[in-house]
Amino acid sequence: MEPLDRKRVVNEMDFFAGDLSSTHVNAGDDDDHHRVKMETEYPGFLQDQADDVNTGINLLTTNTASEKSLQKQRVIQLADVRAELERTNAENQWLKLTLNQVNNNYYALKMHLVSLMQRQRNRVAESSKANNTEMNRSMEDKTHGEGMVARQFVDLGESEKAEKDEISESSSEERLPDLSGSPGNTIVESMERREKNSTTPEGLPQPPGWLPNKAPKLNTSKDNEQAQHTMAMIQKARVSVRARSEASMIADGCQWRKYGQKMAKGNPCPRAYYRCTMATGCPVRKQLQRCAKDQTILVTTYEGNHNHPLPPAAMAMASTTAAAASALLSGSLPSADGVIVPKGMMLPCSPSLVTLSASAPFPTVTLDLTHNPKQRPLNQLHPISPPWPHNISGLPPHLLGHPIYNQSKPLGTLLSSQGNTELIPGHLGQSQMHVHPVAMAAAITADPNFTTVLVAAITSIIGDSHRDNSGNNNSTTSRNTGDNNT
DNA sequence: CGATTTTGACCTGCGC
DNA sequence: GCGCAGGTCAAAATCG
Repeated sequence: MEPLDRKRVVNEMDFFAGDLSSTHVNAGDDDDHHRVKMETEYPGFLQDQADDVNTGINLLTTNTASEKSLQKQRVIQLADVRAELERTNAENQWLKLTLNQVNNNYYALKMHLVSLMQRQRNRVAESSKANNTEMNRSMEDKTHGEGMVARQFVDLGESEKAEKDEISESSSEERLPDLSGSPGNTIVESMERREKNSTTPEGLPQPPGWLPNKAPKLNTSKDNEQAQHTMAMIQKARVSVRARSEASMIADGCQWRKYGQKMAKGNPCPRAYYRCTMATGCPVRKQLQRCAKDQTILVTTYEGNHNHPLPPAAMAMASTTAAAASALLSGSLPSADGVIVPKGMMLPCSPSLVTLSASAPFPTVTLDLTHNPKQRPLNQLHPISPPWPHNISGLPPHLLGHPIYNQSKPLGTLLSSQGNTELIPGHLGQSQMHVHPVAMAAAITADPNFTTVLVAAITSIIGDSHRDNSGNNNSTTSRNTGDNNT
């Protein structure tokens, strides 16, 4: 065998079984850690290493003449290997970052594509509608309105500039997200950056991430207002979770601050309003209310998107709401038509577990966790165990907890034009819309993460629902206040 | 004393 | 235009 091969073998001996040689350089915990990691990533690695060591032992016992110089070379070689290992680790980290970035860019492009497709659909619908009803309407106004929905996915907070540029619709630069630079150049972050730069109607700076419910209206055209309204709908899509709990609040991992309480019509229990306080300006809010018919059921309704990293516990809920809202709004559905049908959508895995409500005022998806889990063990809903605390939904990190920003399908195609539906899932009115089981199955197929996330969330919630959130010792109980008390 | 909750007032959208 | 209901604000009260 060539000397180089011997050196490699001895070096690996040292690397793998550092105490075999009296001259080995500290293998240390790092090497142990490395070997464990390598065995984890490449099963059989340790066996291969052991084979190499045995080979090396044989070589050493048969040839020890140049051992001194060999030991010197081993030290050098070991240093080289370690340097190489560090370089590989660094490269690995870089590759991971790159992968994340590619993921981010992929989702940004995907959303952009969907928004463009929707624009096209809107354009067709608008032109046919215009032909029938408003022949004398100015072409400029029409053109202005058509592109707003798609544009606002990208240019939220830049409406004035958008108005000026709207005519030049063919300019792709203004709508394509900047994918060229630093990680996270996504539509989401683009929107968030622009929010930071945006101002209130009074000219005051907006808190980062804050999406005011009272969006300033564009008074340029009716279409603009409609687009604004649509965008507001998208931003206000809700995910409602029903769970039996004696606790005043389900622990969802986030910190909340109560900012209001009202008596809701038809329910003796007050509705409490909470705002996420994990980051300044986080727009996420939630409502807590007990079901009127069964006050052991606590209904938690989430609205908005976190603008900050979430702890694993919070990511559970956030990802669930993200996936659920995604199923509602973009639906993971191939077509805007025929997805949500007037009757009967439930998750095929568990009757009444998930209800999609696309009714006014805001689209809501309800996760009903009040059914007896013994009838259908949660872990049978999906063969894959919840992958927490890792990327539980399979969504890029920036999407976690951002159920709304990622919705590309304008709600105009999903929203019912009629009626008001109570936010409380138990009281969903006639205008509640369901998705056909087949359609939902298609949705699940298209978005398999949804089921996984849902199961994980349910597991989490069931575990948490019976213990009070010590950090959220808010009471929604005895005092019924507000100017709407009747 | 700062953070949080309470609670009456106010704002907005919607239906009539 | 008016009233109702949902949602939010913000000062006062309370808590730790």
